[in-house]
Amino acid sequence: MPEGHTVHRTANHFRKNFAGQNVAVSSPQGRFTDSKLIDGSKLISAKAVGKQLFLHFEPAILRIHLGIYGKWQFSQPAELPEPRGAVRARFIAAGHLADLRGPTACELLTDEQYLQVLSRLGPDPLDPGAEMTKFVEKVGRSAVSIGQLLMDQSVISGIGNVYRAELLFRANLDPHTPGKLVPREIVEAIWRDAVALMPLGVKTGLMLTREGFLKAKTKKADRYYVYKREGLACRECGNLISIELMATRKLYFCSACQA
DNA sequence: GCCCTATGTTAAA
DNA sequence: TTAACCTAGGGCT
Repeated sequence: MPEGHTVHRTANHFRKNFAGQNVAVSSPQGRFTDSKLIDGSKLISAKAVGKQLFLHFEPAILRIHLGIYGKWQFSQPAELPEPRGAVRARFIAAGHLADLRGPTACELLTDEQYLQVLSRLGPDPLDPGAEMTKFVEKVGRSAVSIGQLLMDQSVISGIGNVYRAELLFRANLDPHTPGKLVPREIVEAIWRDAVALMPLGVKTGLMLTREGFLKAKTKKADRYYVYKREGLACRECGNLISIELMATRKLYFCSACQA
């Protein structure tokens, strides 16, 4: 379930339940061989930037990226269960267990490598210190469509296919518009909208993007304006929601509201 | 139980 | 542009 909000939730969980403690780290599946290098060491801090999770252990920094399959399973078992399935990495501290399956990346970084990864990431709307202007200026210089730019982690980090579709709908903006042709105030409005919406995702674990449904535990089918609603009537104008491929990813939009 | 799909990214062609 | 990664949930039979 990986867009930025999920990763920030995970960072919060590690910060609360694992940070400051010595953590047993293993790789039941065996593919994370470097687990030995941090096994039993102290977790200094946990931090999310966009969709990347960084666990700062004393000897090295662990970078985890869930990709499209990766999943976390957190629990507080009375007795330690046998790993089920392919558990890439297992973390244990003070009664808390975290099992990681199917990540794209689970690797140790030096400080230098860590900074290099960070340098390739655009501002994260969930980072209170993020600089909106970096996002606005990159979009303003680019001939690439705004739909693709929102998915480019070096332009803005943490946005995925769901937030992209919903943010563009909420901005009444055609996803095909080249970045440089989107009025600056609209680009700024998209940023501010992400800053407003994504913390709700961190809080609830759900991507809540519809006015009036921001608090309610809405059924999944009702939750979105356009995402996965192709062929259904637009909630605002009744026009049928469109779907097309944009750079290998499915793009959902209302061709009337987002003209 | 089987088939399809997925909130993603990278490397090779 | 395409393939690979490689897990789980949902819809269907």
